[in-house]
Amino acid sequence: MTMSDVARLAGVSKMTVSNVVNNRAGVSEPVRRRVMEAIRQSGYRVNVSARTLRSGRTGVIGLAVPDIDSPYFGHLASHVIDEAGQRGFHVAIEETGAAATGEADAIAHSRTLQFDGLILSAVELNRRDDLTDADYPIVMLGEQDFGGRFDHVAMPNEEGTKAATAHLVDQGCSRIAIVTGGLEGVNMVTRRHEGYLAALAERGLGHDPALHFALADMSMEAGWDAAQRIADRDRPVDGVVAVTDTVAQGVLRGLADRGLRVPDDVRLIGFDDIPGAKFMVPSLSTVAPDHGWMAAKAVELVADRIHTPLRPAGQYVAPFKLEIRESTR
Amino acid sequence: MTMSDVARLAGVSKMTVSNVVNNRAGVSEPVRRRVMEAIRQSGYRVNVSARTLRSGRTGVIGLAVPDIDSPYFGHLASHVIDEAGQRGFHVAIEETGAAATGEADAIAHSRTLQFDGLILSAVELNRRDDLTDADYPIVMLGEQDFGGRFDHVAMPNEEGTKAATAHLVDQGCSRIAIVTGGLEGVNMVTRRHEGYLAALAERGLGHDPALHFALADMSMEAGWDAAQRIADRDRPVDGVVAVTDTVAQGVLRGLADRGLRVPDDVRLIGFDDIPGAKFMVPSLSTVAPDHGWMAAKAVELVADRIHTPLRPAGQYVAPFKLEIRESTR
DNA sequence: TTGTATGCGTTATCAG
DNA sequence: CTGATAACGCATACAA
Repeated sequence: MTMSDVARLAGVSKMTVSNVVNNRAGVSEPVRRRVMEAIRQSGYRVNVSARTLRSGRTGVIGLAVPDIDSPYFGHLASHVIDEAGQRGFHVAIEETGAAATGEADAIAHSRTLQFDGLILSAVELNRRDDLTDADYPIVMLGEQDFGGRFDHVAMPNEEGTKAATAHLVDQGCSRIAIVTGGLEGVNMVTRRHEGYLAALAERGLGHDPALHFALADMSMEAGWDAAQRIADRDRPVDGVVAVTDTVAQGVLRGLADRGLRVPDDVRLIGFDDIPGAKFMVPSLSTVAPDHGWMAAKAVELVADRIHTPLRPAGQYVAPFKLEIRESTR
Repeated sequence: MTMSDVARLAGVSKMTVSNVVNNRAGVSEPVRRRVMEAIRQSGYRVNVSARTLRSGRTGVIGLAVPDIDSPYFGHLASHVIDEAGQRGFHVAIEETGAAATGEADAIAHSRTLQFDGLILSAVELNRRDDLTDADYPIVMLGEQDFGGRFDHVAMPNEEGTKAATAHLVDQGCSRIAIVTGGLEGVNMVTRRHEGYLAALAERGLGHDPALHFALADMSMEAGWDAAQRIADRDRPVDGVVAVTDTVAQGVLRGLADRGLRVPDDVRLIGFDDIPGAKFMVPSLSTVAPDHGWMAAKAVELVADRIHTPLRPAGQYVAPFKLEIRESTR
């Protein structure tokens, strides 16, 4: 069922059908009706591939995340789909598996599949990697630092973690652990660690490297494991800053398994404000970045760059607020 | 940068380039090397739209879910992406918003965007709806009943809920509430309710309609709300079957807010085994369907139907097991 | 206001 | 084993 078929059915040329389909001016009302009727009867649909081949645009933007099977990225993806939809874009989601190769592949795929642009939530790729695709509309979302080469919508990593840590101090905590990843490079983990250190310094508390608990990955399992190590310590900890809410959920469970009560024995604060945070027992205090704002900004930036390829890269940081809940009361 | 350019660079015809790109037999080794080198130098990529226009296949399958911002569908989507990737398909995710219109739109979109097939996790569309697209490869995933018109990979709704309810009885519960949706039609809610009734009957317990707590939607908020109504009752409840783990999480939190202890005062069991279930406090007992199996089956069915359009529709039910955790100990 | 010719980049077919 | 040619379905430019 092609435009030609519809044209024959309506007794017009296929160009007229094209004009009707694309709502172009210059078609008389009676002809338009006849064509619409022919379309309805025949069940005709435009062939997007043919249109794309001609126009060079697919109307699809890619969204590459480490893992949609995680509340945070699921939540973010949901916002991105919304925003993109409002601008007439479809979203294709790609999983990178939190690996630099997966992230590089996502860029290659995105071009191969001819997405109009890509929103990449990179956690491994960084400025040292050889990214030669800076001409293609890519927006970096999240944590990594690319030295200003790409549009970048960042999380309030330092500011947020600093506020979280300061909050723990203000609640009376003095031996505050941080549960996070390794400290190489410039990324989410190190940025958040900086915020932690800054708050301790500002509040006049010393910093004890033994209170840095490293994770194998950003999972609940890893958080649980860190909680075991925390509970094993001789000198108790009275506050924990978890690098994400997902990790915090594992910590919460791990502490419960060791009979440590939150917040009575240990106060705990996370980062992200995932949907489940306020339903945990106890409910989880957390740094709540404005996910809707991030998604909107990212989509706006890709859309904008598709239209204006040479605009200089923009750097943005999402606003946040501290959600104080039971885990730090 | 097109095939013709590469062909000129390599001193061959574009057909030969096509043959190399598609790993087709019948290209001599020296020519193949020359072409590969030309591709490398020029940074050529195939134009997927052109290929699609010619071949009629996009290599993309759509996955329509109510909401990826939910642990269950995020988890499922992750599995589907994996499985599809292994078969050389890309996945485009669409959100339906748990509405019949959204679900119908997803089908239309899927065809317009020329996906090779669609996996539709329908929660509202049902057999009475006018679905004229049965010729296009659609696999229904989940709950709704379509009277055998589509390939269907179902959850073990009745069997699972029956086992869950029986387990509560075996743990000594006698006044068991069910927290779920309204009881119209044949869908996840009613199927699971049937399982609940079947277990009560089998165990010789009466059924009290007052113990049916209806939800506005399948959210944690709604679960929390149901828990308030449960706590408000004069005659206490000693067991709760929640229609999903997400709802159960809300119930758990709602009971905690009312000072009811799980499992001491009330035992609670969910459905789905979302990633967070075993990290809740207390950890959540649940019906654990084999998500990997479901995803694999669904992808297999679409792939198969793309190849064999006229095969009769198949009906499958996912295997499950009961995960017994603290909430029902 | 409507129609005709042409080409987008690829692949199927068939000839060399 | 390699190449020429003709589609795939649509939209641009221009003619009528």
